[in-house]
Amino acid sequence: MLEVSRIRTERDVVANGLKKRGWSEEALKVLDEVIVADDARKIVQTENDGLLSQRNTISKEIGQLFKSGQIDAANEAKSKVEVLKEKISENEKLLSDCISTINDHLFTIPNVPNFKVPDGLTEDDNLLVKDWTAELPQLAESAIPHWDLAKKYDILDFELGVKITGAGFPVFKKQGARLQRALINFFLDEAIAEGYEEIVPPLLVNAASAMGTGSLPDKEGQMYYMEKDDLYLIPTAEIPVTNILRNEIVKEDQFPFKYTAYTPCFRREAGSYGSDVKGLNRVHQFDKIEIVQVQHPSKSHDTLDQMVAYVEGLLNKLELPYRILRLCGGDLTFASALTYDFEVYSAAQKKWLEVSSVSNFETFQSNRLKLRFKDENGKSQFAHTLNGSALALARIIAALLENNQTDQGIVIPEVLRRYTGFDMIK
RNA sequence: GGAGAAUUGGCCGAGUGGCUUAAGGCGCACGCUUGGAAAGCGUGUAUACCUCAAAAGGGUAUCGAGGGUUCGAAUCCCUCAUUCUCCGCCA
Repeated sequence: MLEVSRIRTERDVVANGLKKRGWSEEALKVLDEVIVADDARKIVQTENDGLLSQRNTISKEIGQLFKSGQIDAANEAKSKVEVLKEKISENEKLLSDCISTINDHLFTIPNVPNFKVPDGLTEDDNLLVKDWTAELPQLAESAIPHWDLAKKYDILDFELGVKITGAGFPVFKKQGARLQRALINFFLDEAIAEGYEEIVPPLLVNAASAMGTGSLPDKEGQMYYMEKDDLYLIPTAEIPVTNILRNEIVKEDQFPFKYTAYTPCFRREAGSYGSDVKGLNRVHQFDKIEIVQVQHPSKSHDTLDQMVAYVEGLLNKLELPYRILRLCGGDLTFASALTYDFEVYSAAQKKWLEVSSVSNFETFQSNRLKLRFKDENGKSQFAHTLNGSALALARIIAALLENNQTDQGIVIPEVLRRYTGFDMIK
């Protein structure tokens, strides 16, 4: 979330940023409400700290008086404190009201978009920063979408998933299962070679962790929730991995922290429907390799560019047609300051599928996480957090199956063959 | 799942209601000392917020978390979390 101090000192920057996200002047009033509530908080706190100080002083005196046997004077002092205590408890109620007002407001305010974020409110306004200029795959007349290929080669079974669990939980089989495992290993090995530290995190997280990344309260309805244990199934490894550094003050020379993790991801996808959900295009459970970095604020945007280049390299190695979009203000997720989406062309569906989203959250997450570092002046500052999918499997598989289909079978990209152990799905 | 014990600063550890402004040690930083190092000596060494134009200074809170009792809580009470030991179950 945003810092109150930033809303105070850079109100115009914040306001203009929120306008980029489609906020009206009316909605922007919440910024002033935050400041008003914070002003009130300071007044109450200043007064209350004074009262607490008085109470502490008198209490010490009472101790002395009792020790020296001046019982009457001690009792008199006690009654003085009684009065103070009443005011203190009133003030504390006021103080906690102010703080919850401030927080309630702050939770509704998304991150301020970076200056590079293009104007616009819909996905049509996203900036195409890199288009696919080569020819798109030309498939034979007989080409079919991946859900039909799944049946033809018996590598992926949607109905079986329905039987075992429900819609959106596909079952991978035979060469399909091995392709899945090959991709996981390939992506992890690539990330490790790039200097990322491999993590195997918990797949269930507590509310504090989900709050830390901004997943709560924003995405409450999109996460599976275990009521009995008060835990959430992760929609992305971003949550457990970024929370490694929650409540930490790191040393400047430790930057950058680079983590990678393979995890299944669980998403309720409430409200999704239509042709977008067909096959592997949108499922409740999918596998993803995530990369996470924690970086010094002055370097985080270079880091973002590096992460984008890294993801691009993966798609090149897989020989998939892709394009890169810089998301516009309206399409940016709640916590992000700048996001690049990667889309892969799935030739039989003739569709671009989102396979990666690489974002810089600047201090939005670290403020919630209390993830700080000491700068050269010895002052605490919030670090910048970044993450990206590298990559999300389900849609990569959809594109691979469709684009690489031939009369002889589905061709496995060169780089994956040492992982799959076969070069063709037949 | 049941029973018991525990949780104090970066780490170890003392602390059963006021003499704690959390002892002492280790570590770390700086200084003195030294030809150089070690040892020794000295000084400093948490976080957040409030106050202050800023710095200095002052104030408040935090001893696993949250409540409570009390004039006053690391210390007493309640709830929860975590760790350890034993029992049960188990891949």
